[in-house]
Parts: sequence; C-alpha cells; structure tokens
Amino acid sequence: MDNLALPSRYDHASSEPKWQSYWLKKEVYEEAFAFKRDPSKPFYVIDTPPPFTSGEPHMGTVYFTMIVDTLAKYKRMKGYSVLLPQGWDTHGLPTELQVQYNLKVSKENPDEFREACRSWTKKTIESIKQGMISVGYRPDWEQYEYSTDDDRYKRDVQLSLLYMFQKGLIYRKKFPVYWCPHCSTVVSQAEVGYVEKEGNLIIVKFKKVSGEGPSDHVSVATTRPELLFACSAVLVNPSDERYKKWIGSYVQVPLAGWAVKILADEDVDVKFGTGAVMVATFGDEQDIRWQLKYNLPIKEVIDESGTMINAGELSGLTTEEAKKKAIELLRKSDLLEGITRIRHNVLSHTERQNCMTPIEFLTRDQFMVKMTQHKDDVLKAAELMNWHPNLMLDRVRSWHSSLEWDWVISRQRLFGTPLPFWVCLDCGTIIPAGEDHLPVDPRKDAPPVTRCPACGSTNIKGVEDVADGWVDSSITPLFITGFFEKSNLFNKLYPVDVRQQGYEIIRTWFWYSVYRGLMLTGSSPFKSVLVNGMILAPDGKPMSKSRGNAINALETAKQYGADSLRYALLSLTVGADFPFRWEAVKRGKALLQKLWSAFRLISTWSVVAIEEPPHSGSPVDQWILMQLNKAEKDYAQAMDDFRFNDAINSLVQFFWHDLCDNYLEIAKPRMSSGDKSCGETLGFVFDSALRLFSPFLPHITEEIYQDLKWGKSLSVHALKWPKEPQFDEAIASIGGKEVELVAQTRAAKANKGIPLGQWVEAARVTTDLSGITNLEEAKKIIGEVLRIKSVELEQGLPPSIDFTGALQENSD
RNA sequence: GGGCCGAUCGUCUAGUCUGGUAGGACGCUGCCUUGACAUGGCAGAGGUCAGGAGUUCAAGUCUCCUUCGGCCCA
Repeated sequence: MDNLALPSRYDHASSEPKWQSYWLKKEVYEEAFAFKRDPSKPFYVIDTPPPFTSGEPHMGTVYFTMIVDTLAKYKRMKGYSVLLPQGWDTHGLPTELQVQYNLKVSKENPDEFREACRSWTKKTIESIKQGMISVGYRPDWEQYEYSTDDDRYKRDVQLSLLYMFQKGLIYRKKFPVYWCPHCSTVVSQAEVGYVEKEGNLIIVKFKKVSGEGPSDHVSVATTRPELLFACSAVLVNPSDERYKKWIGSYVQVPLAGWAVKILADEDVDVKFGTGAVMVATFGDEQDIRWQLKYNLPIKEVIDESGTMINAGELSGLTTEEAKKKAIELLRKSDLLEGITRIRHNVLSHTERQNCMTPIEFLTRDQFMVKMTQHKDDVLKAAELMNWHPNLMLDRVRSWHSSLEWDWVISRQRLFGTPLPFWVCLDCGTIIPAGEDHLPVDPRKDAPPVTRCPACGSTNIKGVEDVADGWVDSSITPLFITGFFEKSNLFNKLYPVDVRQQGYEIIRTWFWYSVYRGLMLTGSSPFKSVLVNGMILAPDGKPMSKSRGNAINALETAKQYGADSLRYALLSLTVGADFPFRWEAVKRGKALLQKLWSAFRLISTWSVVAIEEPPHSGSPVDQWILMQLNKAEKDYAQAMDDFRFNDAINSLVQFFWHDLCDNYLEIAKPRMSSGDKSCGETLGFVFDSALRLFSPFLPHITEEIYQDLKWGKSLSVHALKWPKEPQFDEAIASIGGKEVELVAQTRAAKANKGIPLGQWVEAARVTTDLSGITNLEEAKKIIGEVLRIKSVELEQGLPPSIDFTGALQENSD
C-alpha cells in the first residue's frame, strides 16, 4: 500500500512543463530526438508546414504539430532515424500590413521597414515556438529549425531560381497587378474585395465591319465605357441564339475605331445586360482570364496616377471624368443605346476601411514561371503518391484542369526574398546573379556584369520585386534533404516519406512543391501525402476572431493538459473537418487519470518491467498477451495508414477494458498472494502499453516511465517498439472464457444490487461452460475476484447466477 | 457564378470503394464508495442513415434530382 502515497490525481500542470524542458536538454535530445545520419538505420523524413509567422499560434498550428510529432515518435519506436524539421514562413503580406498599419512604420524607408518586419517576425516566431513546445511538440530544432528569412534559406531560394532560369523556365511578361489609385500602391489579392455599389450599365452599339452578323450592329453592355480604348474583343455565349450568327464577325469599337472579333465563350452570362460583353485590358478579373485565354493584345489606357492614356479624347482625364466624357461622346455619335441603373460588385481596396477605392489593373513587367506546359507532369507525379485520404487527389485534378496561366512569381512588396536578377533596360534581357554571390539583393548590390551580354548596354537595373511567398515555401522538401548543399545524403532523403499539410493549400504549397521538385531534380518530392482537415469551432463554423467562436488551443492545453488535447484532436479522422469538442478533451483527461490510476495500483506491487515477453503463464495471462498482440497489430497498421484515430482507439480499448476492467481486477487477488507469472505478465504488458501510448500522450507516459524507474533510457521516447508477446492461442482463448465468466458474474452481482466489495457466502453460476477446461481454476478466480466464498459452476442455458447469504461485513 | 467535397442516435463519428441485423464515444437514465481510478464500474433508453425518385430479391452503401453546409477559384 505504501505507493498509494502517490497523489491520487494526475497533475498535468506540474508534469507537462517539467518534461518539455527536459526534452530540450542536450543529452535527452541526442538519445531520443536527434536525426542521426546513421546509414544502418532506415530514414524517415517528414516535410512539415512552415507556419506563417503572423500572430499567435492557433488551433490549426497546434493540430499539425500533434500529427507530425505523434507520427515521428511512432516511427522512431519502429526503428527509423526520423527527420522532423520545423520552419517558419516569414515573408508575406500580412506581416507587412501589421507593420504598416498597426505598428505604423512607413514604407518610405525600405530598410527601416524591413527591419521592423524582421523584429516583429522574430517575436511571433518565439511565441509560436513556445506554444508548440507547450503542447509536447519536439521536432529537431537543433539541426532543422529554419526560417525563410535566414540568409541560408534565401540563398537556396535564389539558387533555385537561378537553376530554373538556366533551364529556361523563367521569363518576363506584361501582366496585370492590382493598383489602388488612392493609395498609389500595388495591392495584393488579399487586400481587395468586392463591394456592392450602384452604377450605370451603358448599352453601346458596335457596328458590323465584316462577317455573317445578321444586322448592322451588336449591342454591348458595359459599366466601364472609358475602357473602350482598351477593348480587344467582344464575347457572347455560344448557346445564345441571339448571337449565334455573329460569332466570328468583326465589329467596330466605338470611339476607338478599330475592329475586334466576336468570340464565343461559355463564361459569358446570357442574362447580364445584352448578353454581349466587351473584353478590355484590364477592366476586371474576368477580362484578365479572357485576355490570357485568347491571347488578346494588351492595350494600356490607365497610368499609375489613375489618368487615362492612349485614349484619344479621353487622354489626360481621370477615370471618373473619362466615364462621363465617353458617354457624352457616344451620345453625340449616336452609338449610345441606353443607360440603366444597376447594383453590381466593384473590386475595391477593402483591406483599408478608410480607403475602399475601386481597384484598377495596371500592366507591369512581371516574372513568370512556365508552369502550364508541365502541368501534366505534376498531375502524373501526384497520382503516383499515396494520398491520405485518397479523395484529396481530386483537388489536384480539379486544379490541374483549371490551370491556364503560368505562375506569376514577382511581388511588389518590400519584405521578401529578392529575385536574383537584373534587367537590361534597353533590350529587356534578364541577367542572373552569380551563384557564388548569393544571397544577393539586386535592389542594392552591383550587377554581376557592367554591360548587357545581349546588347552591350550599360543601362542595367536590379529587379526591385521580391518573390511570391510560395517561391520560398515550395522548396522545403529540397531544403531539408540537402539538395542545395549537394549533400551526399540527398539521394537517401529525397523523395521525402510524407508531406503533411492542410487541404486548403493543396493548389499552392503542394502543387508548387511538386512542380519545383520535378523541375529541379527530375523526380517527384513525396512518397505519401497526408492531408488534414480543419478544426472548426464548436458551433460547426470555421473558427474566427470576428465571429468570436475561436478556441484558444494553448489555454485549453493548459487547462486540461496537452496530452488531453492531443487525445481529443488525434482521435478524430484525419482529412475531415470537425468541430472542436470539449467532451473529447474531457475524455482525454479521463484517460490520463485512468492511466495514472493503473500506474498507481501497479506501483503498490513489486512489478518490474520485463522486456522479454513471458513464455508461459496461466490462461488469463496468455489471454491478456493475446489481446495486447491484437491491439499492437491494429495500432501499427492504423499508424502506417496514418489513421491515428483507429490506432489510439484500439489501444484505449485494450488498455481500459481488457487490461484495467478485467485483467487488473483478476490480478488484485493474485498479486496479493504473490503470483509470479501474474507479476511478470503485468510488467511486460504495462511496459508495452506505456510505449504504445507514448507518441500520443508524451508527457504522462514520460512521467510514469520516470517514476517507475523501470528502464535505462533517458526517456520513454527513446524506447523501441515492444517485443512481440508470446502466447498459445488455445490456452489464451481458455483465459478469455474465464475472463468472460468473471465479467458475467460481476454484472450479475451488480444487477442484484449487491455492492461489489461485499462478501457473499455462495453463488451458483449456470452458463455455457464450453471451452473451460479447468473448472477448479475458474471457480477460484471468480470467487477471489468477486468475493464469493463458495462458487458452483454448472453447464446450462439460459445463463443464470444466484447468490446466497450475503455477508454483512467486509472480511478484510 | 464555376469546380470539388460533405450530410448517419441529443452531440461527434465508424460503416459507403466491394449492397445483406447500422457499431463506438460523449451526453442522458437507473443501480453500485471494489483492495488504482466516481475523471470509476454494471445495466439501460435513444437512429425510418438530410429530402425525393430510380436500379435491385435486398440501398446508409449504387444512379439522378432537390435542400443545407464547407473548401478552392492564381
């Protein structure tokens, strides 16, 4: 009884932080968590998402860390040398917006601005990292923590761009960018949104020039008549009877005077306006799609100040003035057919509440990556991977079929990886940086040549744009495997075993990573893809601050224990969205208590861990070994399929119901009479269960392992997969029958309302006794476990159990 | 608007590929202080599988439509 001195409640609050800092110790790291370049062991590499370093760690971050951490711990137990890296995705618009608007740092001085971004990022990394550590996450920080803003990482990003340039995959092209005329700045897609506004829909006559058009003009509806000078085509729906004969005809653009062709496209909405729409450079996002799809000529009519250019009589006016003037001119030349008031969605600068100005598209020289021509290769590679869950591959297929444009990799921002190129202003030749000088900043550094290699001009300018954030993050599988250092391990680590990620970034992070892996190494970067869903708020909607329904993951872990949260999140199906359930966390906490209680009971006996499985024992001993074996096999198979929920469920089922409810109850009388076989079995089974629990519940298993002083390892996480239990199936099934008999008798006693602790004089048990080979043994177990002085067993059905002579006082 | 996915006891889900008695957990109800655990044990109630149509001897499962929800659309 002395060890009942252990506290009866498991105290996660004092236990968890203790082990979290213990795991960071050098000697513990080296024994349990370090990736070892040991060629005798198979490698297992996990490509983890570098979270974007803006704001606090949220439920999603915590969720993915738990998934990869559990997987890594399992694979290490199975004998792999596991590479579990963790990076930080630093460059992105949200950071710039934070710094610009919340910290009020001006972009006037780019160096100062970048420095402010950098220090903000440093702070958020520290906070996210602490949050990750507080839920038991233990990647290889020492060797594989990286930040996309590190010089080493930027060097590799730039090197990857140089390689791609050498392969002819990078080119410059005029491409639209979002432009806010009020703020005089390029804005990103994330900063814009649609605002419903009232406006005029102008019906304009486009006169026939040539072709089969059945009348002298087509009526085109537009909200932006000032863009007539940018008109490059007129589109109609191919199924629209009104315009079938017009398809292929040429019509004259009013005011501008040139002729454009009438094309058929299914995206034209027959119900909007007249059903005929003009394509302008670039009136809206749909115009961009059509411009690219039909390769229409680019006509720039708005400059950076929002003033009309190349627009005849409209030149020099603002867009608003030009709209009025255009209507007036159309009316004069009798080309105006009508004006109707409409409510429509206008793309506006919505990120800033005090701006909300309608967005214009400007054409800028952008760096592009040739992707469309390789899209089939990417899909083919994706199809050869093992997808979990399988249907996520459909998202790749869907993206593949809709992919029509190349990838625009330049961004007009300040905090980012500079594109390592200079451009000849005279002939447009792209001049790449020298490999030895990386990382470079062409915004400041001198070009590698003084004269353009193509035209000899000295008019060379460094590229001011930075790379899209996905350019940074899509090299993670190459970065962690040492591709850029030409590591001799590269061929052993690449392709990585598993890419873990959320489904919302399949078309970005996944797609770009596969593309770049293929382009740079010639082979696909992933063997398996594990896609997790989203954790919704308890109300079933996405968690969001504005909705006020977000659950603070770190607070939850503090309150209930990180292990409880791990249980709750990992016992749900990977890949599906699911609402956060407090009940699941509470269930996790109950499991921790159950584990603790079992440990507390066992430590009252002189049980020692036995690594070698016991070779003999009573039928009940062999039965629990058989159940353990089954649970282990189910667990391993589930883990190998990334079905974490099935793995933990089969283990909990075994532990709670087989081991605690049944075996431990039977063990109580046996242990107090010094049964050696029971003690050995218990030592082996509990030790095995502890190991199997350790990937899911890293803290409590460490606490118990250390308290038991059972092993020589520094940590439970350095232990190997338990040895296979040895049992004789025939004997084990006899044990199963005995356990069943005990359970039946217990249920009967409980149903009769007899307190289980109360001794009874006698019981007559009539039931199916087939399979029971030793009646005396069965009687003894039933009597001892259920406190019955004399047990009679009789073959017969239906089963019935009668108790006689309940004794009044407990006899112990 | 387009593409993709989903809907199973009060709640969360397994089962759908490969048609054949819908399984588990939480919650709920009743009983029980068992030599670790009442965050426990034993027992019980609770589902016409979103709605409709079809295929079939047989549909949660296959097909079509509708409704509702989610994700992505450079």
